[in-house]
Amino acid sequence: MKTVTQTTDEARAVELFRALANPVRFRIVQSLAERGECVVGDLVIELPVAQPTVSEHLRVLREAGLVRGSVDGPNRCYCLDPDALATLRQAIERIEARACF
Amino acid sequence: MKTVTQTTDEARAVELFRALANPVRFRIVQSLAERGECVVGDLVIELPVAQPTVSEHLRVLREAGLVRGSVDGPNRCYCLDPDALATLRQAIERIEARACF
DNA sequence: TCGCGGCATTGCCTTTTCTCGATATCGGAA
DNA sequence: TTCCGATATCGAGAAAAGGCAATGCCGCGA
Repeated sequence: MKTVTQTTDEARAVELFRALANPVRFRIVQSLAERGECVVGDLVIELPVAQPTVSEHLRVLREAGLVRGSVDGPNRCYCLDPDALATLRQAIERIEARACF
Repeated sequence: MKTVTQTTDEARAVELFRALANPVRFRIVQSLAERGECVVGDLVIELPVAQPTVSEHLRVLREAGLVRGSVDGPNRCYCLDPDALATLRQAIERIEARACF
């Protein structure tokens, strides 16, 4: 994809939108919102995809900064990053504000 | 991509996130927010991609319901759909609310 | 230290997305 | 009607994303 001139904020916003632009990742985020936090195994049970797939989606969410993972013995515990959600919401609010309907 | 069990609202939210998960489309939305509305040619001049590419991105945005196009003589005039933006914002707000930080 | 449970990585394949040249369409001016 | 400017659509190639089996890694209990 050809590079589009954009600010860091724009690139950051697009990255966050990308992270949520997938049904499985969106459900992971929703689960984490409801549970507060949970280990990978819980998500694998809940979702209709294989474990490596869940792990891969968690990697995408992690690199986008939407979730954080911590080591808990043999398990990995994931939770949402409130700052990332706020950044995302503000990106939309800025567009709504400029559009001044 | 394997189908993931989800509500209509979830699918709708993912669809909207998808529409904004691309640098070119994000800039189109920003431009429309600033200008209020504009014709395709203005976007083609402003963006570093070819005319068919801009047209294609507009189609994606249109099918996602984020923008609306009207015929203006030989031109097509596009503008944002405020309802879609509100839907998007509310999707994030619901997640933030459930996460109750 | 051996084995096992819990996740991450790798390798490979399939599907989707992105892009653009070429071409079709369409309204309006001549 | 004929041409032209403005967009949409088509077709194809390249790149990225998504999925999973196999495998690697790691911490912990036996």
